[in-house]
Order: sequence, then C-alpha cells, then structure tokens
Amino acid sequence: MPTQPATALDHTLIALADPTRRAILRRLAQGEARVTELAEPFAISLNSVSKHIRLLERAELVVRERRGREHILRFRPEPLIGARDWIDRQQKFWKQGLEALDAVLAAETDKETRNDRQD
Amino acid sequence: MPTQPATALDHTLIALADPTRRAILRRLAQGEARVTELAEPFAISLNSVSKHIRLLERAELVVRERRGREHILRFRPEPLIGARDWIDRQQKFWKQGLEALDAVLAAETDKETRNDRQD
DNA sequence: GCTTCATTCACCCTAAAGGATGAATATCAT
DNA sequence: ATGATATTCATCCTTTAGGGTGAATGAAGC
Repeated sequence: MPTQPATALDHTLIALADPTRRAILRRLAQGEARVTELAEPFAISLNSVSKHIRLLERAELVVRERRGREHILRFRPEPLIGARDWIDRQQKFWKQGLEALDAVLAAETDKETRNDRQD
Repeated sequence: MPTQPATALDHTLIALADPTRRAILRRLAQGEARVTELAEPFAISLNSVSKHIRLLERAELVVRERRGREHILRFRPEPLIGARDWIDRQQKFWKQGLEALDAVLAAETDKETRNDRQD
C-alpha cells in the first residue's frame, strides 16, 4: 500500500528517471514517430519499448493516436513545466535558507561587536 | 542486469521521484537537520527514512556529517542543475522541432501557392 | 560500569520496474 | 481468404523500491 497516491509530478519524475525513456522523449521532441521507429535504436525488445511508452503516457509526456494498425506517438511538454517548477522552487527555498542563515550569523557578529564595545 | 549503468542524472531523477524524499529535501533546503528530525513529520518508520536518505546521498543531493552519535544532513543543490538542464534542453529541442515542422509546412504552402499561380 | 539515545544493519514482505518470450489482435496488401 | 505487419496482451523472471521489525553499533549521560 502506498502511503500517498501517486501524483502527476511523481509520474513525471518516474517517467524521466530512465535513460531509455529520456532517449524516446528526445526522439519525439523532433517529431512524431511510430512504436517500431522508436524501438529501432534500442537493443531491447519491442515489447519493452511498448511498456516504456505506457509509463510515458501515464505521465502524459506522450500521447498516442491510433492510425490504422500503427500508433503515432507525440511529445507533450506540459508535464515538464511542473518538474521544472519544483526544481526552481527548491533552489529558491535553499537560497532563502542561506540568506536566513546569513542574517543569523550577522546578528551574532553584531551582538559580539556590541559586546566588544561594552568591554 | 541493467542495459546501461545508472548515471548521475538517473540517480538524481530517481531520488526526486518520491514525495517523501522531496519533502525531506524541502525541509533540508531551510537548514541542516538530524535523521530523527527529518523523520518526525512522517508516518513511516525511522528506518524507512534512513533508507530514503541513502538514496538522496547516492544522488549527492544530501551530504552527511557524523557528529558524535547524531548524523547531520545537508542539502546540496548541484545535482538539480543537471536535472534542470535536461528539461530545458528537451523543451528547446521540442521548439526547434516545431520550427522545423513550420518550415516544412511553409515550404508546402509556398509550393502550393506557386502551383496555384501556375494554374 | 550501566542506561539511554541516534542511527544503522540484517532480514522479511509486497509491489513495481525492466527485461524476455510467445500468443492474440487488428489492419493492410495481395 | 491469405499472409504480412504493427502493436499489445499474457506470462514469467529478476532487481529494486518502499515499507516493516528486531538486533547491533556507538556515543552520551549518569
């Protein structure tokens, strides 16, 4: 049992956390492709690629259009925004944390300075 | 057997792909903390948190300093840069792909236009 | 010394990822 | 109708993630 249900951000980051899937996305960023075309560069089975695509679909990084017997995959960039935003916020929080720490250290120094004056 | 050995980027994205670990990082962005402090907000066992921290260390998103019997964890933002860069590059590639597609469509339209003129 | 506290180690369990293969399905071509 | 092509479905296997518990380690405190 998962403690919390998986969110869209979870699905996005899970999807990005595999090199095969990232390679598939890079390929799709340059234009739509069929499953077989996507599988071609990899040493793994077509079936494994099919599963990778399913995870990319779950993350909505890829959409599928059935055109007769072939499935056309297209890249969708939207989920990347959420991932990028999380990273940016994290970095921002960290810088704020540093500033807060600096403020504390400055206050300490100031107090010491004042103490020095009182001595 | 993994087809390819895991890279730093793999480790980073794997580490980010869990909500508990992201919460730990958010906490650490505001300042260092001990394992027990990090575990406190979560309903899971101290042991599970300890394992999450190990994955964060593997990704070098966190460093540990043993201070007597307690372990002080600190956030390290560097690996986030690699993750952000991947996302940015992906988005850039996609926009370039769109421009290339536009160019093709423009050429098509141009050809049709010229054909129209010839008609 | 002994006890308490902080953390990990050694297991165990379950679910999911990542891979494989072989059969099924659906479409296209003849 | 037959055969080839594109893709998934149904299994199976192995590894890892994510959770748990209880024991072991190591440092503090008394």
